[in-house]
Amino acid sequence: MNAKKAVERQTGVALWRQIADLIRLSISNGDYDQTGMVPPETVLAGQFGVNRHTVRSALAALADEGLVQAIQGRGTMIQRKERLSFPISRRTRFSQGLGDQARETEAKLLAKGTLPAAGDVAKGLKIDPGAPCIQLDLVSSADGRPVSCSTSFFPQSRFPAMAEQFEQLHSITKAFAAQGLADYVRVSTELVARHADASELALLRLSPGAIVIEATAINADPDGVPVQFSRTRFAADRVKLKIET
Amino acid sequence: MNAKKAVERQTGVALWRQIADLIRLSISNGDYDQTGMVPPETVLAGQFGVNRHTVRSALAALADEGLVQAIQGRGTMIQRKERLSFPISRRTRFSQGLGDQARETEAKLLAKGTLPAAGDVAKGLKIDPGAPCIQLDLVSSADGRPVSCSTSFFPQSRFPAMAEQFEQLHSITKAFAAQGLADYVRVSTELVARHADASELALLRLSPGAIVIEATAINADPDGVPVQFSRTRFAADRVKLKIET
DNA sequence: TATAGTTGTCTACATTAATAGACATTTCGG
DNA sequence: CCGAAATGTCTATTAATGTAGACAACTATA
Repeated sequence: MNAKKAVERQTGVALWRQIADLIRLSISNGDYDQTGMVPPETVLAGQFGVNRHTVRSALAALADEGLVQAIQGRGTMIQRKERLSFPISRRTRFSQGLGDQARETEAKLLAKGTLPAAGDVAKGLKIDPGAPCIQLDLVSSADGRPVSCSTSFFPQSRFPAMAEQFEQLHSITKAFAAQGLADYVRVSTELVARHADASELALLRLSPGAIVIEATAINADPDGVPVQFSRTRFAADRVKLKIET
Repeated sequence: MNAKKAVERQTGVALWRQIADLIRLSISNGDYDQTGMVPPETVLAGQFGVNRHTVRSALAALADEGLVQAIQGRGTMIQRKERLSFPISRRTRFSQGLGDQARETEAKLLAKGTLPAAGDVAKGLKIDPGAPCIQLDLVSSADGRPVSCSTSFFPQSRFPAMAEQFEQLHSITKAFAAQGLADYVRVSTELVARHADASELALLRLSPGAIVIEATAINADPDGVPVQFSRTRFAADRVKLKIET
């Protein structure tokens, strides 16, 4: 692994942020597992070729995320290093997939509504543009940390009580079951990565400049009829997507 | 699509870069397809709540990427908007997957070498740590634009001529075939998104601050024996990963 | 209890990013 | 041909980022 650490100037991304990203990556790679600590500020400053104060800004940002904690005289300890591994397969479900990686998972309803299907939604669900859809906006968390936020669309004609069922059952799988759909599979997933926008920063409690992975997915019933069109944004520094074929 | 455009200050990411990223996203989303032009600078400045000069910096960065071109008196024209859709399935291969999206694809060998397998490589290939591996570093391009750079490891005992075969055939699939492996399948893919490091910026000709999607994958022969461990970094703003299950 | 090694804090200054305004230049339509 | 609308260029100012150095405060260990 060469992966030479280097930062670039005049890029529109502050040095301290680039360095914070690189240190975060090193932590999640386990580079510092032997000591459980980040190297001393002076050493990091030397590695990156910047002033110690710049490194301190980077570490302050990571401390702010709760990833590290500095102790005067001792060093900067690593508090947390996990990335949740999130499986994507034909049977993708949020909570089951995480398994024992988190003690507690939660899906919180942010908004619900009924609206005519826009072009991409109608195409994904194979319904007429303008046909009524139920939209659910969720934030999913593991052990109290937001992992993803999603917007899902369901054809109203087939699942008229989707919003109400979800509110009671707190699970899309169960809400489907309550409306007579015992099983469903993932038929399509498209992934894109980009910087988080303001609403995502707030929902996922990200530090600004963070990256999200946007997964646009379609679930269908066993006969192949689409039942859900969703757009899920994952906090990129908290997850690893594991594709199972 | 609400996707409210908003930028944040004091985040370590310059406003002009955040705005450039948002405009790039709008372009690839087709938001400006009606006119084929980006909205006027004054309009964008109003939407984002920044000074016109800041918008100009963002547009200059996009012009530098060749994405737009400003013409005095007329406006800023969109030059290019595509994202390549890159399939990931059990039969993932680079050039076939792109199909007719690009007229020409190329895989260029950057470096080759033999080295003992590090921990993660050995684990992925199911060989003893320290056993000799052949490493190939590639950059793959479509129509002359770099799309991904990758580092692959192959067990030397089974594919001793991997590097030489690739140099002749310019294809990993063909190099496998030349060494008696007619078919192979993808058994594992893990995805992570992060900021590009300096070497990736150079290899992929990205503008600094850009995002890469890192796919760590294992290919195996029909009997399930791993034959290739690879880490591919995609230029996130040029690709969409389409997962086929 | 020294002492080396570490983080914390402070001051000063240079560079980059962003704002503000004015005006020139070019294009296009009435 | 004029004027509206758009980009191009310039100056000036403020805020954020990065560098540099010095020293205080704390921790662990010899």
